[in-house]
Amino acid sequence: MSEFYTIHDVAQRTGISAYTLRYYDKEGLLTFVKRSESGIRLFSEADFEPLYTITVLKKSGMPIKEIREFMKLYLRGNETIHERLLMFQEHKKNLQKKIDELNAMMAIVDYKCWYFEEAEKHNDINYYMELKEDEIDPKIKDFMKTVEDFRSGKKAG
Amino acid sequence: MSEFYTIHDVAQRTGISAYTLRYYDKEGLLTFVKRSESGIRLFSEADFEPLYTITVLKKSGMPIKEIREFMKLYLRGNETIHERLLMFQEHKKNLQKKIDELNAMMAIVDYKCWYFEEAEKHNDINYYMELKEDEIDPKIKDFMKTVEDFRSGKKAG
DNA sequence: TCTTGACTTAGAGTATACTCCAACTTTTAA
DNA sequence: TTAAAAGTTGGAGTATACTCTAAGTCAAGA
Repeated sequence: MSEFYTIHDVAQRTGISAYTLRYYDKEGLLTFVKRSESGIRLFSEADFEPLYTITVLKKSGMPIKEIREFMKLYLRGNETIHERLLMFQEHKKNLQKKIDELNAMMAIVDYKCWYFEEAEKHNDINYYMELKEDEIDPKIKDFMKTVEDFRSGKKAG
Repeated sequence: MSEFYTIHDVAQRTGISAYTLRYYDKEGLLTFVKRSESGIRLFSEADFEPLYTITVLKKSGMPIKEIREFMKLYLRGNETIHERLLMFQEHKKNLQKKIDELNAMMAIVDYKCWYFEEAEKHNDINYYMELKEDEIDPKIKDFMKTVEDFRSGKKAG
């Protein structure tokens, strides 16, 4: 009963393939993993925490190069706490921006779903063109304005 | 004063580079764009709507191959309203999943920011180890449990 | 007419993140 | 002991989405 995990143990437990783990190592993300005398990776209990942190950074969109910079700081221990805090605060800002953008996209996708339902009722993708100005749903007018802003080169909307 | 836009007009207005627009065309996304007799792309006023829709699908994470399928349906007009509705509903589901995941990651990144602040105060990245069990903040225990679930191969958490 | 600049295409190059293979070594179990 | 299983590395291959270059065509003004 070894106190270490092999790369396949870790792969099976975490769902990260052994190929990917080796790739991460090659890219300098797994510098905390010990090796046996013959060079075999020995993952310890404690290694799962930084590995989990890597998956969180990964899933939240941080590129591998940046994760590597974080892992360099991690290795240096207490002297880099402040730098790591700053890195995470910066990452948090970026992540919030991304979430905000996706929520904005969701609003449009949601509108499109509604619109296709209306169009289906009328059996005409341009049914609103037959309507009088004041009969057109404001949602449609808003969308048309957004497209118009897009055409005229305005960022917002 | 032509009633058409050149590829560079469109590039400048939309912020999508001419290279990218040509790439999208090559990939079958811009089948709605007319051509002059000599083969020059003639973007019309009306083309900005499907182009905007492409950017929304793109920004919300739909791969180009899928956007192409949508554009094929778009070209066929009224007969594909229902299919397009189904496509958007499916995409909406995927997008919601992605937003949910990012929000979950945000919670962890947020915790990490808090933890680094605490660690900075104590000048020790493992300060909680010095504390008695009941002095450790529940947030830390929750995080440790999440890492433990990760190590033991449990999906959730 | 001719030059300049914008347009076209095919195809090569870049970046990111894997994913896999070949060749070899180490570990494990009959 | 020895064969299979599992580990290692370097490097090639894949997929996605651009990004750019080369070679050529087209359009508009001096």
